[in-house]
Amino acid sequence: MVKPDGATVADDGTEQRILDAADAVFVRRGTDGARMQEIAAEAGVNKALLHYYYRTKDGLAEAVFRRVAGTFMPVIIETMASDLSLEEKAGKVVQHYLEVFARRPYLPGYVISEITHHPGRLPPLFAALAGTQIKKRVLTKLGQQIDERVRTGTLAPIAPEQFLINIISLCVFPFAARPIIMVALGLDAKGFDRFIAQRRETLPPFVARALRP
Amino acid sequence: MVKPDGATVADDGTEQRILDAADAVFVRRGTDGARMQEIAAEAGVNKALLHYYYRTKDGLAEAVFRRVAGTFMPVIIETMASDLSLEEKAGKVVQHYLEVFARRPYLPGYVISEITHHPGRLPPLFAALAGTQIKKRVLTKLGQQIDERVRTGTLAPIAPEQFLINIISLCVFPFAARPIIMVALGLDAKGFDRFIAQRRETLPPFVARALRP
DNA sequence: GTCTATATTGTGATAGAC
DNA sequence: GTCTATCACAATATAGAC
Repeated sequence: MVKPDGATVADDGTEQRILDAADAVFVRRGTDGARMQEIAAEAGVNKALLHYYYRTKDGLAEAVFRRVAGTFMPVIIETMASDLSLEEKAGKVVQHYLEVFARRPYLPGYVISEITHHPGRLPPLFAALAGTQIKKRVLTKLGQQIDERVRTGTLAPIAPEQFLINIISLCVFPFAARPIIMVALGLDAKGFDRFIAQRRETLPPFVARALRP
Repeated sequence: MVKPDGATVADDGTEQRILDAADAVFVRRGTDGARMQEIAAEAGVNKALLHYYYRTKDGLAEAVFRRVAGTFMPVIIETMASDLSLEEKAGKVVQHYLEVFARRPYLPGYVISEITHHPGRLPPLFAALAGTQIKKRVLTKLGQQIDERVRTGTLAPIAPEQFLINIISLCVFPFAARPIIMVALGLDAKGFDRFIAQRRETLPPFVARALRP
């Protein structure tokens, strides 16, 4: 397309298509295992174009990581800092994460791989996400709720950090370990989906029981 | 050293030193991010010697993965198939895994990265581990214990697979997510250790409460 | 903006001396 | 068994035409 002043503009979102392709390839191969050639092929463009838009492989990798992290970090923060009850928070996180990861089961494995082998990506991510006061917002809120409930005798005492990580662990880990779980339990893809569907039902009451005094 | 018949033998365990070095490098860089040169340097030998003992990078990577997996797979299998009570099993797994991973916190991240990006390593591992009947041994035993306890009204019903994965999730995930947890909660290495120490105390009762009817 | 062609470096792997 | 030297190719990145 040619604008009135003569400048050219991409008809379709080439930059976007490249990012989507990079997302797919980085997630399934890992950042270090991914090849720029494979990303170019998946996007239907030439290798050189990847560098035109993102300069380096690392730049592309960072763009992908930020976008991926942005799809699930805010949800847990907002949910945990909300006014919902502890049980409702657990239920909401379970429902949301199991739904999201059921569509993209390799996402947790990719994220863990990335933070383990490229931890340098984390500080800029958290800086861009909202400063480090998220921590205080979430833990303070959870701490208040816990204190109140313990005082009224409706909750077994638990540190806010432990509550938070317990919920996330129960939701995320099964996907991160999906390949080994499938082999160990003899499941195919459909069988794993059933395992997750069952989890959606059993996890909220499991947590609720653990919270009782 | 020269044996009576004239043949030479390594004084020290060179092959072992290489495997230890490969372990360290693969775990911190990931299999694809690791470089043979770095492994050689860490072992204090030449690159060529790596190929002499393990032929290819992939061969070395597989040897490392098998050894690593062998350090924690058997424990969970034997514990879960034992005659301990469900609560005792949870307690034993918590104690063992938190102890092992406290020493090598990057191990879970490495294993998840490896199974996500190189799932082909799993079938041979399980074949060498004891056939696939481990699955039956563990799940059958757990199923019997659960049925018995539900019948006597001392346990909230739960599928054996869910029980198993819940315990493992709560123990392993915090280490796999260690880098992000440290940034999110503002912890240094010492602070993370305290977080894990607290976990050692709070996890067994957390699980025990969740199991109550 | 998008392509082809190429520069340049990195990296797994082997040959061969000792 | 261990080393030095080197091969062969893969992979990121850039130059320059269109």
